[in-house]
Amino acid sequence: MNYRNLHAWDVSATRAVEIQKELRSLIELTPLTDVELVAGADLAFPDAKHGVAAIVVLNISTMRVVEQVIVHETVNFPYVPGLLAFREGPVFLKAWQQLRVLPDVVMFDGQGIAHPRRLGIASHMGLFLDLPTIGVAKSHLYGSFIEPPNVQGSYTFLYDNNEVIGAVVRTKVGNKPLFVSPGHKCDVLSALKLTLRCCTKHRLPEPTRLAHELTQKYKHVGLFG
DNA sequence: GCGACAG
DNA sequence: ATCTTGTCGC
Repeated sequence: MNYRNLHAWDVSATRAVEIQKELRSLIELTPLTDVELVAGADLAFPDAKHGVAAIVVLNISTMRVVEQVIVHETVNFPYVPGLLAFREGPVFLKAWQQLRVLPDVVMFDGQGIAHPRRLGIASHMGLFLDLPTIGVAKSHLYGSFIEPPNVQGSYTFLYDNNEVIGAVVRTKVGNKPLFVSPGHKCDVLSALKLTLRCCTKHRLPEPTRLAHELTQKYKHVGLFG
């Protein structure tokens, strides 16, 4: 699977929804194995027409940064709940091209299969990259659940009728839980396990948290700094 | 018709 | 996401 064969980004919202329906069957929910390099991606928007994307790669054993890249690009697609990949995907992929190492899995700031059409940004990008991906959202989009206990590491499952599509995880006491769901080539438990392993001392997992940190600095320095 | 709605 | 100061809590 290569992203060049999937579709173009410059499409209407209606077409975007059709594309998601066409791609959902391609998602593979297989267990995650032999993970060493974990990447985290995040986006920021300095103004209405530009987006900044950062990717930070960590060695899961040492939790040290192996590589990080950051790029900026003009954005056209507006933010529409359910169509996040069409707004952030292009900038993310530009950053991805700058990466020298190949991560074993990528964590995104958004949903995986916990999406109306099972194609959150993590799932969509997973197909483009043909790599395992995980969606780690800071808030709810789709699925039913009960609030997990206010205890570090506790979690409940996210359901779509009787199907488990993700987990609601309390990574930090007193804070809102995270909505974790597999994107591609990963299953719910693998996504849950890796996410908890990356949440060392903050609510967000290190990969995504560090990428966000980078993106914010870059945004304040300016597009040319 | 009404409420929900990743970033 | 972004605009923004002080402020409550561990």
